[in-house]
Amino acid sequence: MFLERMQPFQLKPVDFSVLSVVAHNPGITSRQLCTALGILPPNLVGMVNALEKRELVLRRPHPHDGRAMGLHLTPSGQKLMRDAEKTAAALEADVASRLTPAEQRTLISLLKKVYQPE
Amino acid sequence: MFLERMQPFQLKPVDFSVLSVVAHNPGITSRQLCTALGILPPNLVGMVNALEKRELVLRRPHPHDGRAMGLHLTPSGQKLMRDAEKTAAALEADVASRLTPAEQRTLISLLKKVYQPE
DNA sequence: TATTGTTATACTCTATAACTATA
DNA sequence: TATAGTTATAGAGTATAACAATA
Repeated sequence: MFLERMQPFQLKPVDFSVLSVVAHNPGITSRQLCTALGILPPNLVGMVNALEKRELVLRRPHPHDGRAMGLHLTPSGQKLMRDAEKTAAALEADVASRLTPAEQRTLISLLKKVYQPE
Repeated sequence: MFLERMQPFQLKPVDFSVLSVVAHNPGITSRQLCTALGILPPNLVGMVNALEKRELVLRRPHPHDGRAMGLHLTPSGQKLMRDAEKTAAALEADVASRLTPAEQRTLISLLKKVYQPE
């Protein structure tokens, strides 16, 4: 369902995540982004390159660290993400509405109870 | 957790699934196995080759269809799967025991209610 | 003509080693 | 010396096309 709803934006899940984290953390470095998303640095390079080619993000030199690059959304990237995040929120609301608020709380509580990694 | 518990048997999840389906459906053809597991035929070949090299499964000509091969577990494959399935059942019981039977029923019911693919 | 098993192949995802430039 | 970003590369996982043997 997420794939379908993101098709108008031509965003894969990982692209959405990258753009969303950058949108809410402008100037974040590649390293920090990798840590936040559980992506390895070599695998992020190509994604950012592609998003940069689409003029959705841009790399700017980091103000305090000459080695690092700060990531930012372009104006068109910001516009795209406003719409994409609205769509994602609508999807979540659609799915959540299948349960009453009480059921939602029960489900989350039971899932937390079963999910205890050893 | 499944990966860890299957390590003594050197079985990846897909290997466990293949061996389990063959164990309970001796003589099943590659096509049927692919349909059952959602695997594409070209991608099953290598898995069965590897399991055959480990002498866990064997391909025998199909009795009624000269094109097809019937898949069977070897004696050592049967022994391995008896232990592996016991281990898998124990894991499932361990996780299930984190909820009371009533909670288990509630969780399954709520999950069924949210999971309605569009 | 259609199907089974197979080969070859390509594309994606993920992972590690090593380089460069800065710290 | 350690770290950030990058390159090259290797290994899984997954997908399609095409072929030989058989139906």
